Amino acid sequence: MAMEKFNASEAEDRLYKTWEAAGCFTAGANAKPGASSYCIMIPPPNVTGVLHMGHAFNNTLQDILVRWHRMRGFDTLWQAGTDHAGIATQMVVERQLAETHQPGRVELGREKFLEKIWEWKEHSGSTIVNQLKRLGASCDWDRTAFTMAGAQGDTRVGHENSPNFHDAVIKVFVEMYNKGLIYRGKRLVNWDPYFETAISDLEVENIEVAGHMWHFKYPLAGGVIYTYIEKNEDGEITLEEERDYISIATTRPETMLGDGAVAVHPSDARYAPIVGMLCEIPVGPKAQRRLIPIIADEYPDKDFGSGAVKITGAHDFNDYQVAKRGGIPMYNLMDTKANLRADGLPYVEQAATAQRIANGEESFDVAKIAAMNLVPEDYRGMDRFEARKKIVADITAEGLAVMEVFTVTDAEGVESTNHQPMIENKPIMQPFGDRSKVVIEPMLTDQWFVDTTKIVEPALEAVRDGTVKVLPESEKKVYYHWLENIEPWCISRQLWWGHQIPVWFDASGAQYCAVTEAEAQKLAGPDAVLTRDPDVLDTWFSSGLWPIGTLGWTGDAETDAQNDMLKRFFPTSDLITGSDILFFWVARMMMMQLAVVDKIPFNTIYLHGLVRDAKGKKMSKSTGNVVDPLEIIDEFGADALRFTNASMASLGGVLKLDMQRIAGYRNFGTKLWNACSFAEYNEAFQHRSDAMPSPKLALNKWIIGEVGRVRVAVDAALDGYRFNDAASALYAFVWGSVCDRYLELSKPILKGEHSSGAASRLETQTTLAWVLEQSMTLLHPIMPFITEELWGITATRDTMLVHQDWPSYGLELVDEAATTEISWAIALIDAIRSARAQMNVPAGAKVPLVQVQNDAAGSKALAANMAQIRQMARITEVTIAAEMPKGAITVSAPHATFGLPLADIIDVAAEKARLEKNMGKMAKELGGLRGRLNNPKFAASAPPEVLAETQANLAAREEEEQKLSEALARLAEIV
RNA sequence: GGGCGCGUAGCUCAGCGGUAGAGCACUUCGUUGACAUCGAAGGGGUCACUGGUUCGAUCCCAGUCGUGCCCA
Repeated sequence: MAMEKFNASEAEDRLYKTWEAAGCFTAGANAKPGASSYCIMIPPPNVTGVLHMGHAFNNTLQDILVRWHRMRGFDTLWQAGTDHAGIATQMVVERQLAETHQPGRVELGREKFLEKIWEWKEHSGSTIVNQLKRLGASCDWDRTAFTMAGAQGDTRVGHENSPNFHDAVIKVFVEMYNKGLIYRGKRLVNWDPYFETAISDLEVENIEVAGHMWHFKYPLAGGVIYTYIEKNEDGEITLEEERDYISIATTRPETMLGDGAVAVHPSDARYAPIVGMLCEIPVGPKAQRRLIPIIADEYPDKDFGSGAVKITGAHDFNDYQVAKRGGIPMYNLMDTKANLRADGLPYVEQAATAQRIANGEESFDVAKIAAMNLVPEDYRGMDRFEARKKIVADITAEGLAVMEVFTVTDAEGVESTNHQPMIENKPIMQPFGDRSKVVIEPMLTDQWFVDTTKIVEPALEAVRDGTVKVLPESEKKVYYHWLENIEPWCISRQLWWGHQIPVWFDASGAQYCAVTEAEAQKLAGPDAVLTRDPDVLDTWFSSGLWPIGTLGWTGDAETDAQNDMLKRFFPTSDLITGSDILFFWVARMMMMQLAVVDKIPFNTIYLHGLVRDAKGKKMSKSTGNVVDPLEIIDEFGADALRFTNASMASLGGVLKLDMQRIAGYRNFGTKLWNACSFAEYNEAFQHRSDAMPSPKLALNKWIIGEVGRVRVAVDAALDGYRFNDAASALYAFVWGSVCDRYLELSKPILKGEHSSGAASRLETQTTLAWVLEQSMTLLHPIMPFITEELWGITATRDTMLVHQDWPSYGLELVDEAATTEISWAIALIDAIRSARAQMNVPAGAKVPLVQVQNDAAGSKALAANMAQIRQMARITEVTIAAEMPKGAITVSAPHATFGLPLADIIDVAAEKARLEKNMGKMAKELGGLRGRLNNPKFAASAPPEVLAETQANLAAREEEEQKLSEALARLAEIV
């Protein structure tokens, strides 16, 4: 009775529920007494997340490691959870409010809006968790942590067992603040005008877009005239003219209003005469145009544009540095939406103040400058790009744009010269928000920073000294490079969804950092009126604490000392994540854990690339090449997707997802299934035993040895995180060794056609069952569903496969004599099949075989495997002859020569061609081998085992060549 | 411009100092009681190029060309 077909979608759902209900994934499940612990923290997907191929790949690898360790009896925890994802979540909920015509965020106000988010989270926040289950992820879902757990308004739905993350985050902030590791300051940050918040430079995508470079004249103050001289490389003067202006090139004219200076390179002779003078910003009401200094700074590139750069410290990162160096005021021109400011005093007054500052008649500080609005009334409130157009038009109209001459030819062919503003079309790198997709504006704002230089060193040292391993090793360089050049980490976000910064200000602006408002009040004194900082912490600040936070760390020494989970699972074992978040997350976890608990967060970091489409293109909605892992699971089953992921996962490999490959691994699952069906049909599982069989037949001894080999190969591969090697070893073993060879060779025995009779049949049944059970076991971490299903239906068992003990046998199972015998038989079968096919012997035709020469081992192998050879090579009978019969074609096995007497059907030309082809191959190999052995230096320098191997090889090839030439000689006799 | 990586069979990729590998695709044959999501047999590669180190290089080193990613 054959088994029914495997119904993946039905079985996957059922099996997963069974595992979960039985608590198979609970921390410590299947742990042996006194076992070492093994822990992976899931890289928490965004609570807004939907499973994509990157998750599917990443979590497959984690699940393989986790299941493998669990089966080996480790005290295993795969920590589950999600990240609250500040911007993304706020965006999703805002969009939903808009779609359902509800009041928006601002209208609702902070508290009500947060309620809406918690509602949303309750309702939709578990999407990705449930999708991970379809993949087979064996996370401990009873420990689903959430990075906002415990924050105000927490409904505790979907993360009921999460430790209080909020308290831990706040505690860390306060501690770091008190240690002077966190400070507040006005700095230039990447500002997202859509979300109206600061974002990390890692959340900025620099994209090359078509841009323009405008050239404007900044007139010199007081009508000063100087001689402008340009020289070529040889020092010859190419241009000399009197100028009353300095020419500036810019891609962002709208920021001219905030210019604080014009900078030139100190070595630039062209401008040397005017450094230190003032020039006029050529925009705004003529009467109040500001004068700014011309300064010397290393930053300008003499060969770029005119060589003179306008310095707008508040709206450009390079200018910011120049302005800081030169004490140049940084005037902020824009509001939080990146429109030109409409607040503050009238332009006339502000410009006058600015002028006094530029003249050195009035002192200034950052706050005073920040409050000033230098946008003329005509431009106030304008969108930044509209303002750009207007400014360009205004300057051009006034004749202060640098003009270029060009020639036009009219309809009659008459040429005339004309003038137009000089605008270079050139590609520029423009920063975009990776979520909002709007142009990021560098903005001078008050933000909170982690002083990373103070905590970076231990994170670097841990990798440098090998305490933490990074795979692939090449990623270490990337890690070093980033951390060695680390910038202050801006941790404040102008959002509502997140951990609100635990700092209160009194009326004078003094800061009180404390875990609660009451404590802050205590610090400030009873009379102080406190206002809490409205900003929230960067999501990565909280996820930076993921390893300790998920395990319930509180920061209270006594409580933490009694925290069993923390003791068992921290530091964690492996971190598996995408290399794209090496800086975002991995490096920050390293810094934070070391700063907070002075321990590394994990021992090994395994990084992988992006999953791409079959052609290697990034998957993106706009390209339309996104592959949905759930659709793949629907079509091919989760196991096929998982096996594909494993086989793609070479260290540092590129991940190209090819549907044909997935289909191939689905077929592999079917192959295993059918092999079990065959075994079932042959009553193998009825004779199964938990003990390792001890058979007498070489065939059974041989396959047991192969099982030993593959177990060693799989463990070695997984131990080295070479998932692809584990997958291919198992594929080759199951399909090649078990199905193509062992099953075929066992058929005559199972049918009772073998000379050794019933005892052989029984031991073969037992061995077959054992081999397949080992296959299921070894495949389970990669293909958990189909293997668990087979495990369940082939026998009644004490434990599910998920908790089956991982085998520990190895190469001691290899029986050399049995291996030699079976290899010999296989070689003979292959040789006969090959000869038959090439001689066009009909596949169905049975032919006799003549043994011309054989040694003792070969004769034994032939006798012992006669039934198999006859069936698999389609042989009627084997006779012995002293000489090769006329018209027979030669077939060799190791140290043996056989003939297939095909006199009536032989095609002499075809046989000659076959033999000559083999001779050709042999000649090439012999040439190489003899060449090496004849080289005295080879014998002198090569290791002895290589020498011996080469000599043995030569002998074997020479024997083979001898047989071939004899065969050719005989063939010549026929003709 | 800087950094990192990659160029191996038609395609997708392993391998990495000692006789070139896999899967898919391709060709021919095959309804042999596990499996046509299959079986058998084949064809196909100066391992990008040029130098160097070595007894020996696809593998190590240098350079060139091509290509990808990250950061400016």
